[in-house]
Amino acid sequence: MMSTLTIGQLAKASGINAKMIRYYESIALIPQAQRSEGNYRLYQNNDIHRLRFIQRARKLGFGIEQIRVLMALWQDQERSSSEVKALALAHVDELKARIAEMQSMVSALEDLACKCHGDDRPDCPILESLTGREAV
Amino acid sequence: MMSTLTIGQLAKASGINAKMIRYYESIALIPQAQRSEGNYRLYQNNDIHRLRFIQRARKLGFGIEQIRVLMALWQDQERSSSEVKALALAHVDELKARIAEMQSMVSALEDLACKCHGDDRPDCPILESLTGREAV
DNA sequence: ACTTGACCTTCCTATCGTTAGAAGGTTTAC
DNA sequence: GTAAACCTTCTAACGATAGGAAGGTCAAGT
Repeated sequence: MMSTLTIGQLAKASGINAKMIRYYESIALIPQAQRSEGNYRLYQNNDIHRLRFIQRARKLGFGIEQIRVLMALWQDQERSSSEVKALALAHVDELKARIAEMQSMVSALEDLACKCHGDDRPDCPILESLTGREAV
Repeated sequence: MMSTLTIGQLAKASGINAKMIRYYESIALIPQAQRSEGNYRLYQNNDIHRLRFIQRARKLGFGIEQIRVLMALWQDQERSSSEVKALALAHVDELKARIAEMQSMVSALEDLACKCHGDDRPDCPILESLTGREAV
């Protein structure tokens, strides 16, 4: 079994492409990789897990700084599960706030679109509302 | 009545700050302003409406390129309301797709948080899930 | 041994909308 | 006459990702 991977192999194994792996290294989200004689980055199987962790957290909408904290907790044998739970729930709140904001945009637009007959005539309640005449 | 405004006066009147007005000019979202002898930008009351239009559209989540189209339609006396309505509804679809994506993140996180006892013990289903052990 | 092609390296640029700063010129008011 | 408030342009940052250019390295086939 060969336990060292090039960045391309790690990219395939982890599902995160090489550019992003270098980027994550540059912002110190992952440690600097060892180098081969030819200056290639060398990785272990270990690193696959680390990147998959990042990938799953990204898919859950965590930002890089939050992931930094999550990874520290992940590595920390002494952590309490309440710390992790609090972080997750705070993130849920953020997401919900953004969802509410976008939902109110949707409602406003659907209201307007409903009032717009949508034919060949030029008058349009949507534009009138944007204009601010408030003659809705 | 003085009908010319400096950029600061326009900013106050429109609610969009001076930096953003210059930016909008730089990307040709609004026309280049006339200049005074001292090279200051000069605006008319007219421009207040234009900026308010942009501001309302931004608040509805339209991107700059979409606003460009909306403003062209706004200026176009020949436009059909169906064009505007189609644009608005396409934007609604985009918003709904993003909402659905974020809602699924919320659901996943809430599921995990619910399974996490959130006490002082170190084992935590949230981190385990991120790790990918799938022992959920 | 030599070439080819796949892979790697660093560095630069762009995205989107907004904010911030620096360094300097103009206007207004006291 | 000077200070304060305002304006100018230029530069860069944010977060996460994508693309390219120019060049070095490795593995395979001939």
